[in-house]
This record gives sequence, structure tokens and C-alpha cells, in this order.
Amino acid sequence: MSGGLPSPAARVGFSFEVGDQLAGGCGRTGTITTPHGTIQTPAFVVVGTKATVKTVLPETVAELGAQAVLANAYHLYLQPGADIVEAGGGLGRFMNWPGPTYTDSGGFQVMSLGVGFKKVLAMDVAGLASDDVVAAGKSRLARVDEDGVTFTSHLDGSSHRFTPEISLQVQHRLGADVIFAFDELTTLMNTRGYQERSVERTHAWAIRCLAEHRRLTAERPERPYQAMFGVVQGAQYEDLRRRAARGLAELEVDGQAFDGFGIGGALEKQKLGTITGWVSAELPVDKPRHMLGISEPDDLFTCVENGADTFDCVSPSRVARNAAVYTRDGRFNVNTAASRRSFEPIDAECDCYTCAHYTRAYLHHLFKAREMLAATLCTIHNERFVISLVDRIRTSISDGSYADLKAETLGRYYARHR
RNA sequence: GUGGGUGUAGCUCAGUUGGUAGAGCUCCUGGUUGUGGUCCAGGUGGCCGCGGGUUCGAGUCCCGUCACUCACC
Repeated sequence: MSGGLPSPAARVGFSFEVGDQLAGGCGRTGTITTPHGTIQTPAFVVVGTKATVKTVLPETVAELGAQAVLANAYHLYLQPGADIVEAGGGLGRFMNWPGPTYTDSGGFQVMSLGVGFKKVLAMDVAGLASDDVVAAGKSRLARVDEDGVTFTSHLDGSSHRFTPEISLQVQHRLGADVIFAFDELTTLMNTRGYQERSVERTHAWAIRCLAEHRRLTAERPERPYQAMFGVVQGAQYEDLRRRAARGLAELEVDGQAFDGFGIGGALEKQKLGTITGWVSAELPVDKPRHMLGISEPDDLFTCVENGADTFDCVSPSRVARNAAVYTRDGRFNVNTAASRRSFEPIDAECDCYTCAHYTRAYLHHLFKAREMLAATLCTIHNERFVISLVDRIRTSISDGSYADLKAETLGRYYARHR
């Protein structure tokens, strides 16, 4: 382990304590404490982009075992506006979620609105490298410059400007317990030269984010402290990833350092573990590491054993709305003919509300009939599946059964495909 | 009974001056990793109501016939 900083002064309202270590790896358990409660790590943070976990009630989200919810600053800035969320008592109160909350900075939208697609994982990139990537048939809705990003709203076409300072101002108004630095997310199709310049830009923005965060925090001392995470970029390049991580770890602006770190960007699935390992090695052991946009079972194990503490991902809810459901024996689409007369739960071993009360045939019917309950029930199941898996991973680190859990879980989950 | 209309994919319908058929939906199968997604991609499926005729060639033109439908007796 290198690049670690001395322990920062304890901050009121936010802390991270490392628990058990995974034998033979840099995985660990831990406890994140926020003004709205604690998070036992490793943990899966449920995504509620627009201040709602699509199709499910907050009470249900809590019953799923979700420990925290992550919303998006860019989306809430556009609608309803950060001032309204602030006037509504802040993100958690506004959406009736009493537990810990996160907001993403809008950095992801720099890429997704810019290039018109979101394929940043497991993409065949041979021969496609480019400085100016845009999906065929899509118009660019975001343009990056050194100072910030100009967006064209996907809602009404209006033009908006995001800079590190503006993102932080928005996130402070939203009031989540954990906020992220405004970064630039590239795709695997960008050239090495572009990735290099992008990492430098993200670092320069990180400095501005810390300065603005410090200013805003000092301005409102009466408010609960919002923890600030820096985001490590660098695509698939070891030197860029390590340099980015080390740079953020060492960064301190007028005594203000990052409280934790996000690991994001273009992550080739095959290199996910390796990249996470590079980054973890450069980051301080006593601050939490959040994997942005990861939830596939094999990816969760890979990231945890390489030092990741928390995850968020839209996948469980997004695929649920399109009829894909996870089971211990792999994923399948419940809207296909195989489920029409299957009067069994999605996963007989699952402890979720959906599996306790509903059959595949019923869910199949709901999807065919385009009933809204289909999305709700499958979202409940999928979110519970991922939360439960990460919970079991956490327990297994503590009781020494991690290797067994991993072998059994992945062996079953991918049996059909291997 | 008379006159008109319609018969093309499971459904609703397109099919240009005749050159062995298309769309949407359905159906089937994939996909979805910091939500531009209540979606995207691909695929199966038709002796064009039936029988004759004209023509090198007919879903297209002609004759007959059957079914459904509308109007009037």
C-alpha cells in the first residue's frame, strides 16, 4: 500500500472505519457513518436518479435492505431544480428516504449526453479510437472545455453550463450525505492522448471542487457535513489510473481533502479487477472507495477483493423494467414463452416480497399486458438480489467463507454460459 | 332477389402503368453496468378466398364461384 495520507481529523457527521480484512487480498469490511445513518460495507447503494427509485416506494427500498440511495445532480438540477429540493428539506426529506443519500455530480452525463450512448464497459474497441466520439445518428448534447461543460437539456433543448463550482453548488443545495467531484468520464473509444488530457482536466476540476466544497461548507456551518468523494479516471491505462488516484489521494486545498473516492470511467470488464487493484493501492486505506456503475455478480466479487467498499448501479432496476430478472442460476427474461405456464417464483431461494408471493407466469402476464406492477415487482426482486449478494459477501469476509461463497455463487450463476 | 364493397402474415392494413409480396401490432429470441432507456436489436410467419382464363410472366387484367359486409327491394 502506498500513497496513504495520515488520518484526517475526524469530521462531524462522516467517518469510515475499517473492519475485517479479506485474507490474501485487499478486500475489507467497514462502517461508513453519515448524518443520516450508517452503512455496513461492502454495500450496494440503490440508484434513484431523479429522487425516486423507479417504481418502488421508499418503504419498500428500506425493506429490501438498501442502506443508501444515490441520486443525480444534473437530473435534479434540470427538474425540479436544486432550489426546490433544498426548500423541500433536502434530497432525503424531499423523497421521503430517511437513510444516507449520495448524489452523483453530473460527470457521467458529460459523456453520455456527449457521445449519445453509454457503452463504456466490455466494448470491442479495436480500431475505433478517436478524439471525438459520437454515436451514429445522435446529436451531441454536451460539449467539454477546460472550464466546464455546456449541456443541451434532453428535456426541453435549453442550454446549461456545468462547472466544478456549479456542480458543487447544486450538490450542496440537494444536501446528500455523500457528494462527488465533477469529473469527465471518457469512453474506451477515446485515444490515449485524449484520456491523458481528460485525466489532467479531471484533476484540475478536483482541485476546484475541493475549494468550492470548503467554501460552501464554511458558509453554512449549521448544516450536517456533506462528505466529498474525488473520482479516479484513467481508463485502462495503469500509469494514468495510478497517477490519477495518487493525485487525488494527496490533494488538499486549505486543509480540505477528499473524504472518500469514486472509481469510475471506461472500465473494460476483463481489466476491472486489475484496474481496481491499481487504484486501491494508491488510495489511503482509511477512506471508502466507491465503484461507480457496477453490479454484475462477477464484477462485485472482483471489485471487493481488489479493495472496493461500495457500489451503485442502474442495472438491477433498468433491466427489471424490461423483464430481465436475476436468479442464483443466472439471469433470464421472464417475458419469454418459458415463463407463460411456470407457476414458480423467479428464484425459490430468494427472500424478497416478489418471490414470496408471485409466480413467473403472473409476472409474464403482467409484462405481456403492459401492467405497471410488472416493473415494480421485478425491480423489488432484482434490487434485493444484488443487495443480498453484497450482504453475503460482507458476511463472508468476516467469517472467512469468502472463497467458498465466490466459487459457489459464480459457479452457479454462470453455469449455463460456461 | 338486385346493386355496391371487401377478401393479402395470428390481427389491422399497404401493394406503384401486370415482373412469384411489405408495414405496424402480435408472436419468438437476444441485449441493457455513475438512467438521454416504460426501451433497443434481430427473427419466425403468407400456394395474396377458391377454380379457370389471357400473358413469357397475374396479388394486380378477364370469367366463374364461395364467404363476409352495406344499401335497396
